[in-house]
Amino acid sequence: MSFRSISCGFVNEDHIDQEIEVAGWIHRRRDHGGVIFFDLRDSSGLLQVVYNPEDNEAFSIAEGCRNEFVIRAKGIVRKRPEGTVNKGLPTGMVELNSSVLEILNPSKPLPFSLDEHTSVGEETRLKYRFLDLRREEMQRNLRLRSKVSQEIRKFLEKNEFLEIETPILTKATPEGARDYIVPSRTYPGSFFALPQSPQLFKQTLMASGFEKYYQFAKCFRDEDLRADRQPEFTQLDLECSFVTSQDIMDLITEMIRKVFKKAIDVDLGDFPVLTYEEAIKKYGSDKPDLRNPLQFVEVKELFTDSDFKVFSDPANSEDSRIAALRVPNGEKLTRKQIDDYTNFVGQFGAKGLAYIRIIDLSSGKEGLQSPILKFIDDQIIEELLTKLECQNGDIIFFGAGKKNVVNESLSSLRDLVASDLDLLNKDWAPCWIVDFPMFEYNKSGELTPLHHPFTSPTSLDDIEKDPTRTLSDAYDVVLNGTELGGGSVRIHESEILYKVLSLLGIEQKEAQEKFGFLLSALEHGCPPHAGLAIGFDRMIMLMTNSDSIRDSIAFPKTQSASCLLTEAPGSASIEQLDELNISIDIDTEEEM
RNA sequence: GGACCGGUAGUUCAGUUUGGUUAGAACGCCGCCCUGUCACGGCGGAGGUCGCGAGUUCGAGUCUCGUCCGGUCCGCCA
Repeated sequence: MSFRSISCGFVNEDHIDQEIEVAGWIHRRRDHGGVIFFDLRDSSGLLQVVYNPEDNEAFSIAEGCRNEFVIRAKGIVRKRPEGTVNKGLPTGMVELNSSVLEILNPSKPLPFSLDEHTSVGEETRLKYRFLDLRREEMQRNLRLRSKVSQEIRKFLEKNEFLEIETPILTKATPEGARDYIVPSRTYPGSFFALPQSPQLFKQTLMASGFEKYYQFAKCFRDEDLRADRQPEFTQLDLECSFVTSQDIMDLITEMIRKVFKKAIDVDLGDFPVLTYEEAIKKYGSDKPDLRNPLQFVEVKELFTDSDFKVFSDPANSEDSRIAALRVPNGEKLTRKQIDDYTNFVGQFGAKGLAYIRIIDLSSGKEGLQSPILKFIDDQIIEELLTKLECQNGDIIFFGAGKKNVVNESLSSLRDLVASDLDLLNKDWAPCWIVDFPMFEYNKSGELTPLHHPFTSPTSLDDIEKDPTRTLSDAYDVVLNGTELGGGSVRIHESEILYKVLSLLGIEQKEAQEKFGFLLSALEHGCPPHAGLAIGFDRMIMLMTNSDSIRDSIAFPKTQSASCLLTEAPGSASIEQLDELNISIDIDTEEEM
């Protein structure tokens, strides 16, 4: 005895004249007075169910049914009458002529329509997430997510990886982000931290001799959200012993290619490898979108003797650059669009946006149009046009100033212009970025790791003289301008780790307190090892062509890190707080 | 912490620039009609704390200030 004999989507011409029983939701109901149609939906698809007045009990129940009622219908499968076949439905050749109808559960009218023709606001979707997830798009996304994780598991199991879980209640690690903390009842005043990633545990597992580990790991970072950032997210985390960075890159390239092929039938092709330096030089970004053909050209050397201070100052400054971005057919951009772009780059600290429109090269300077022309020598303009290989109809944008400002503003502009002018020349463009600097100075002038402090340097030669020149044995995998994941060869010798930590201002004592267990593990026969983590939610976001990571997560949080469905976070009772020796001190009268 | 966009019927949105009679549309909902539709159709109807709070004004959806919520981005975060 079961609810149904077959799922809706599987009914076809083979079942004609057979009696079947189906169950599902009334996706849509069409009542013609004398005949009633339901599109019955279950997880397999839609099936048209027909009620005729001759079956008068079923018919009268059908009259009372509404959209999203959960029903069970029994009847005979019929070939649809001539001219009523629905080619848009996989089951459109047939229909269920139902004589028995049972309402399993009625439904109130829905707060929003589930059909693909109406859009719904984010707030409403999240509040009624259980309904939002019924929509086809979300069903598709989460099914794909499951499929992808299955393919990844299959691939890694075949390659002899072991899936090992690591704790959620753990200790704060030095990874840079703010921790979520959980009070300990048994140790009053002490706290667990939720892991920002299982980094230390997976390295420890290498010391334990597992050699190949992976896990779909929940990670937690209490930082502000973005379209591609949630406070709680999933990483495909893995680590291997006795491998080089090349081994990991080869493995992951193969894995990602296989998964894309199997899950969405996409051939990703080659994963070109760019050095960090190259990526910054050509694209101003360490996660360049290689679907976009535009590249930066460094034109600093043309302006060292110029009178145009906006360009000559950066041209003569070590930590500055002048990058030109030639946009074919960009001349048609309106003044308004250029003004918008100017505001756009302003967000990243650029003071303005210089440009030259190339209208007609044959008329020399007269054929150009730009507010900066009058400040630049004709000869320099000539050299510039030649160097950039300008064509009629181009527009050239310039970024001049501090390297990081130019890189951030012009690379963002590069993305925006490509999207406005529809310049992307392929659907998928993966790449690896390698040879990252080990360290950089943050705004407070402190040395910080670009990756994390457990990353191995490629050489120790300059590390004390000029740490910023030291490269790390790290690699990021980038897809369509999104950082999909990254990893590195780890430091497996404690002396080297101590050296790196001390450069970062972390002394032995502090290191011992914070992650003594890892240092101890390294000192008891830990093999060389390397690994990587992939942002799984982001990967699904890309594969489903979604604009936000929220659409690849069943129950995501809002930008202010709340859950509109459960109304989390909520308050704790006085009893709970007492038990944890916690008192709340919020100045509720603040506004007074 | 900051910038910007939005919040009006169950939903999506118009109305806000230029304050003025009874705040509209579509879809949904309810009722009636309809035997071949498939985003069925026809007729009729109900449905509003214009996010919230102050202020300006004879009068506020519309103007001002504050505040809350959703979103995009900067800072933050690998």
